[in-house]
Amino acid sequence: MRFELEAECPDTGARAGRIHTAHGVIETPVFMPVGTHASVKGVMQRDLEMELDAHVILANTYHLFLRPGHELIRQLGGLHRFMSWPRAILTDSGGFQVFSLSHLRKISEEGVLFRSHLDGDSHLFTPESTVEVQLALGSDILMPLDECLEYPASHEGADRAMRRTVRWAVSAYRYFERRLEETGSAAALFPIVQGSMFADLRRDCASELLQLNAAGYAIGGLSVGEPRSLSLEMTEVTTPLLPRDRPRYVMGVGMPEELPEYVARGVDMMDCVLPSRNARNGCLFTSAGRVIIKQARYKDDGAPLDPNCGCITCRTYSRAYLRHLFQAGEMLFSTLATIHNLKYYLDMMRQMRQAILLGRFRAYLDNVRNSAVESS
RNA sequence: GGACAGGUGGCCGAGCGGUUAAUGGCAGCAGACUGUAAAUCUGCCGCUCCUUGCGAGCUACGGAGGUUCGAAUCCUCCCCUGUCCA
Repeated sequence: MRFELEAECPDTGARAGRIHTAHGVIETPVFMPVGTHASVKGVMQRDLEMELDAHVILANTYHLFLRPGHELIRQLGGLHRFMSWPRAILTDSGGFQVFSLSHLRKISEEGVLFRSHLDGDSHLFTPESTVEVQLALGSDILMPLDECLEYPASHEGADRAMRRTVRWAVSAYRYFERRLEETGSAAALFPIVQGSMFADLRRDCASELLQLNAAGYAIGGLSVGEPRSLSLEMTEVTTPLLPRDRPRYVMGVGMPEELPEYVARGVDMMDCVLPSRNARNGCLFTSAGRVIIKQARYKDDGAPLDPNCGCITCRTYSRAYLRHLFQAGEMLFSTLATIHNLKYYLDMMRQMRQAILLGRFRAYLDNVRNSAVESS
């Protein structure tokens, strides 16, 4: 994997670049749709590629390990082949499940003992085993097992968790490098900066992880219930410490209006469940703000969801029809809504990338900030 | 004509003497969702009023009477619906 930095905004931290992977080029800044179970819910790979032009999607180690099993996927030629997705895949390690399934796991120095949410079976995830699972999947960008802490956390607790995350990252990275030599794979592993909402811990963590000289770095442990301003603050503290010539990935963010803020702070990659999950729940993001499609006001609204959007949903269907599909519980709604929301996110990222390349990101940022103030 | 069964808030459907303006579900209305245990979850959902409070008043379980301190719940008559028999 190779990162090519194409342009930097002179006034903000924003950058444009290209990540070269074995499964194509990822133009950054990039938003990565989440496809936990080897599927972006409701959207066919064909549409992900042709309609949305997503360059990279996420999948999840914990979930695919449990079902259908990484050995099965390995045997069937890897995840790309298994799910018929020719472009890049980033796999999360299961670190987020340490947070989201906290009642089903026990952490030790060795790793995380999960009790499967499917059948109750116990499975120990170690730094090495999670790398091995991700290699079996054939992921392009792997994430090391980390401890994603809940909010709020004490400084002491956050420090302890962060130190452990660093030790795990070192173990994972060593194992990863050894296996790369054996397999000749072109994959990358991005260590994850933790430290909860404490700037000093974030800094300590970053400086520890820099010693690994990894191909890219992630900022994790955000979007766990903290105020949004804190997530941005922690990002702002961390990105300047990360190598300029490597991609930076903030995990699990964010709301549409926050994406430019992360980019302005030097973030190249983001992923979030919001556009897809909210779509299924009837919350659509548009250039005029949120549309809660089930509201009675859209009952006889013959206009497109977002007149400024070129997605197939907006080109083809009315708000009234979308509302009807939602109310009727039709599965087509999820597909149309998810395509729209993802298109909205991806278009926004493409606009930012263009703005950066053209040296106009500052103006872009001022513009979105102003319209956010107006609409609030 | 006869025998059963039944009529409950927009709909379905519990309740069968008293914390019942009435369990549930659906529909309706509104909100949430951030490295996905989510096509999920939460709130409101008879009317009116205000000092918006586990507030006050009113109207409600087919209709009319009755029994009772108290009735959606028990009794009588009537109306209506379904099934079966003639």
